[in-house]
Amino acid sequence: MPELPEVETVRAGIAPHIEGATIRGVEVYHRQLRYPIPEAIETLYNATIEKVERRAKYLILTTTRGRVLIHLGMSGAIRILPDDFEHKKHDHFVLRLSGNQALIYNDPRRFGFILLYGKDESIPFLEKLAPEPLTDQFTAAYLHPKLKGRTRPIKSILMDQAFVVGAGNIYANESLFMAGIDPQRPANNLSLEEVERLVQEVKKVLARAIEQGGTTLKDFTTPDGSPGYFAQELLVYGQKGQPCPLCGQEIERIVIGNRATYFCSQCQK
DNA sequence: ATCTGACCCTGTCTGC
DNA sequence: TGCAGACAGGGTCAGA
Repeated sequence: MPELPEVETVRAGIAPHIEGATIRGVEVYHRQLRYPIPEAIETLYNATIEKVERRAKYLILTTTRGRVLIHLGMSGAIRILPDDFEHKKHDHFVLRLSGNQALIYNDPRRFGFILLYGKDESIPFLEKLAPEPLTDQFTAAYLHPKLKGRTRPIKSILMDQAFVVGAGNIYANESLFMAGIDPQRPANNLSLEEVERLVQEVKKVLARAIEQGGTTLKDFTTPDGSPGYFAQELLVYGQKGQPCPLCGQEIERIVIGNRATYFCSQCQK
């Protein structure tokens, strides 16, 4: 489910409700996510949530008793509800908060995870990440040299969090279409000018998707339960057999790195 | 060092 | 209607 725009939508949705709240209860209903929820998570009892941040596709809750790292995986979702909320299937983790609120982590496929780190402890998951795409650090001058010697398809590079952060399968497909670049191209044969185009389109696509509250394909909802509206603007993702919005040729579906890849062979060279 | 493919798990949809 | 198989927004790891 969640790529950068969806995670950012979640962050923006939950932050105003839980920043400043105190944790009055920690409930684990299914510990076994991608990594087990640590037993020490219970030490958050009586901690206060100071801030909610996002880095790449990770959420970081900084509390007075350590930092909670949350990754939503493919199907993770967070909702903030009144204390007497109705439990749903796959609600694995609940924080009871002051103000009669609850933060609920739901994840059918359990590819996500929740881990706990000390205030000054380093978080290995965050250390090898590339720059945020929506900052000035993500430029062609940064990316182009990194592609030297890389023969992998450019689409695999776009989805590799060591090169660019936050673009998953949907936005990698859309960005490559917007930039007019064939997703199968070996990364090292993109010209500087092409990388410049790609960088700009990645920024535009992600920024636009954040404005729209992310992409709801089937089950993604913002924390208040409303869908993201970017799905209506998808030009190639999931459009196999449909006419290309630019030239009318059929959108093709191929597989790159085990992931569905949609593109127009006429417009993307 | 780099790249590919298998794998983690559940739900939904398609075609027989 | 039932069932098998394909597929799904992510990331890690072993092996080539």
